[in-house]
Amino acid sequence: MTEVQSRAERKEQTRRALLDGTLEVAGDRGFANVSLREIARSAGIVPTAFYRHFTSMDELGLALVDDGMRALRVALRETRHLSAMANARLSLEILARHVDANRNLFGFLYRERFGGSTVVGHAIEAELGLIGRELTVDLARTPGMTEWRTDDLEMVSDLLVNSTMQAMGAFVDARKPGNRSESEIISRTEKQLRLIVLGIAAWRPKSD
Amino acid sequence: MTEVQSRAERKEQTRRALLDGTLEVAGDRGFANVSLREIARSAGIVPTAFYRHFTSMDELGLALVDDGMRALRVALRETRHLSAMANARLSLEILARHVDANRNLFGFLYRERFGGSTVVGHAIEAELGLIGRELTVDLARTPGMTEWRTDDLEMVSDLLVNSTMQAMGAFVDARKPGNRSESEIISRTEKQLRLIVLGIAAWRPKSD
DNA sequence: TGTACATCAGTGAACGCGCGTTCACTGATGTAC
DNA sequence: TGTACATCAGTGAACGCGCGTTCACTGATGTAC
Repeated sequence: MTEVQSRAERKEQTRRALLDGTLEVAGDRGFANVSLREIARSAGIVPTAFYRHFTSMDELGLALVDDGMRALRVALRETRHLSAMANARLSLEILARHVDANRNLFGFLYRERFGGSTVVGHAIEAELGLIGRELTVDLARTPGMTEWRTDDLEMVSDLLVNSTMQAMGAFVDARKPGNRSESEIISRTEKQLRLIVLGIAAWRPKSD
Repeated sequence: MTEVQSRAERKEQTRRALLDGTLEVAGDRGFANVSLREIARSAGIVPTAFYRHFTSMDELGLALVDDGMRALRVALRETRHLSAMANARLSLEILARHVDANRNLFGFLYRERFGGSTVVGHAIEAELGLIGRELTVDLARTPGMTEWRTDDLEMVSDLLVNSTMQAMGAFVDARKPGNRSESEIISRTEKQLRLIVLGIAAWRPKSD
């Protein structure tokens, strides 16, 4: 098998190796504790060649946030499609499947959201803010909520985004011994979502 | 004013300076990015004197987790006292006041829970697990929930602990420009808790 | 109360190490004619 | 198709720096008699 690759293809391959190597190492120690030399080594290049791909570790980190949020959006789009049918369990199973397929990437989002790197953390927060606002718009169109006040919609959106992120984080670590299994996480989160839906049904706005 | 201090008192003072200096610096960059030499400098001692107080930065980190969880328990004890009277708003105001008084310490707990340091993060998770189990016991005694299944109680406890931690984290950053203010956080979280309580009232266990 | 000794928080020199970044380079791949 | 030149991913030496940790020490505080 004689693979002939263009220069651009080889470069892209190295770039991916840098990103994947970072995800690998950051999974154990956090992005803040990963050095440029270390991940250059993991990608099989000399430290100085790193700069052919990124101007700094921060830039690489932002590229990972980009990848991660893209993957998260894909996952959420699929689940929202289903939760419109009020099938929370199936939605969670699909989220779990996406996490399985990209464990390191979703783990990166979950950990680095509050982790050591300010730049990366803020980028993740900003993206989650956007997702929250999109969800608010969706909720406003949901039967039974069309008359809700905006701040009440935002309150629910916030609760749902954070519950989802929490479930995502639990899925990431589900493989580790001593932690709750994937099915336990699904059961619990499904109940939490059901409880929130009951709360929504009973909600009466207060004027405050 | 001629303060005469015992050797032990002076040592304790230096220890506190090390802990406080770490909280200060970790607030900007995260605990994982703080060096031993740096915090020794901030405490006005030579790097080697650090070892008179802690055997490593990890040990210092665990001491901070200890301090932080103690402060959090004090705050929660006070709020639980009140939330028994279903006054969520007042409880949140009290939590906000505690966060104000120890911003760096609560910030440390919030950030380092998932932050770079494995040792510190796991210690925080373990302590939160204990708090969650205590809350589960409390809930089991709550009127209207005495007949609930254990896993349903745990599900609610989990939801409440995470909502509280989320509010705490928001309080920590409330001073920063562009973020929601303390009163906005209180309003939103109070609504979320009210929604959860409505959900609890409407809850009917499913056999699954 | 005075003296002799023990304790121990903090000092300062020294170490080897991995770090990020600079620079001039190499040589294979790509392009223009 | 062949040649001459341009591009550019990766190389390797070198730099200065802050790091954690060792070690023998100092001198003020504490204790026993």
